[in-house]
Amino acid sequence: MNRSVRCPVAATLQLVGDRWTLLIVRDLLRGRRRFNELRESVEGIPPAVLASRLRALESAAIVQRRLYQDRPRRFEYRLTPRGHALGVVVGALADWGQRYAEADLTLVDGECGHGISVVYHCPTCAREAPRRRVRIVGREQARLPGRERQPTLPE
Amino acid sequence: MNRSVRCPVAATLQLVGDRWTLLIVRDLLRGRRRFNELRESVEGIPPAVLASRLRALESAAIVQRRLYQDRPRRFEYRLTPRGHALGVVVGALADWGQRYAEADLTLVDGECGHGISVVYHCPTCAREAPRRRVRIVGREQARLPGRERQPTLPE
DNA sequence: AGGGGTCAGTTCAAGTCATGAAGTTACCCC
DNA sequence: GGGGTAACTTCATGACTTGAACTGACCCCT
Repeated sequence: MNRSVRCPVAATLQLVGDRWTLLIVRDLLRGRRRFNELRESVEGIPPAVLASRLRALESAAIVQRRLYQDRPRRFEYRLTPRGHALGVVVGALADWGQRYAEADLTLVDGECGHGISVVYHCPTCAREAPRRRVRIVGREQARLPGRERQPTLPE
Repeated sequence: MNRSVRCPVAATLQLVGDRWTLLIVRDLLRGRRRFNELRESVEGIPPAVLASRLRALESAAIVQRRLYQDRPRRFEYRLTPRGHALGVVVGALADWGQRYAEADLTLVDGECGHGISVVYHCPTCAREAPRRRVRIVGREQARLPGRERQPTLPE
């Protein structure tokens, strides 16, 4: 069951690639939530599915379940740092959705108030990387500059 | 079935939020592909699922099916511009996967060869937007700068 | 003309998973 | 003791997925 997956896209989708998981992450990005809060905000999720997804996310160290009150016992769920890092995935989905599917909501920067998008970025060169230049290659091939590289030729 | 979804994340997931679809998109990002090529590169996908996903992607205008040879009839699949825009979603999944799941492959800029990441970007301010500042709000609330806004309070 | 191969799927039985309604446990307050 | 809330489970049904096998159109070779 746990055979390691070479492709980072496939590896990530194995953890969060189903109909509900990223909606749960979306709501947890806004802060800690209790079971029934998620049940209401993740529109239409059956409680059995919510429970099983939360447990899967917990064992993947994406969310953490915390007892926040004894007597009666009450629990809350929150993202780990690993889980917060999924924010960009959710953001990319939102960015696409606001452009290509009709949606009422939109991504903004809370400080300047402008609409924002999700892009590739090269931290070494400190600049945006155009989509067409991006490739997926073996780790040993990264960091070797030059354009003579053949692995994933674009269209 | 086609009730409109308000949240752009939910709207996007309704189209591509299953176990296989984004793997198909991942491989089509490298260029046009034939049915059996996808069958081999999308590891383990049953042909019935591939056929049904391709037809769903076609009717969502994400891929286009083209006859590229008569006698024998042969088809190829390629991304529409809409579909190419999903590249950033796949990139965000890859970025997370290369950091948090063990994977042998990594994202690079084909020109400078450096590893790249996926980030939020404010095109108006021409700068990167830190993850913590990003919110999802109603469209009418975008573009109004200022910090007095309450919709989605962070943790 | 017959045999073998490729491509692009389809068909089908079996199994797995999701769904929605209802129930459960533990506790509180009145 | 009656009612309410929170956090789940349980269960029967139905939908979807899976893997193996099959189909049909066409090619090339002998």
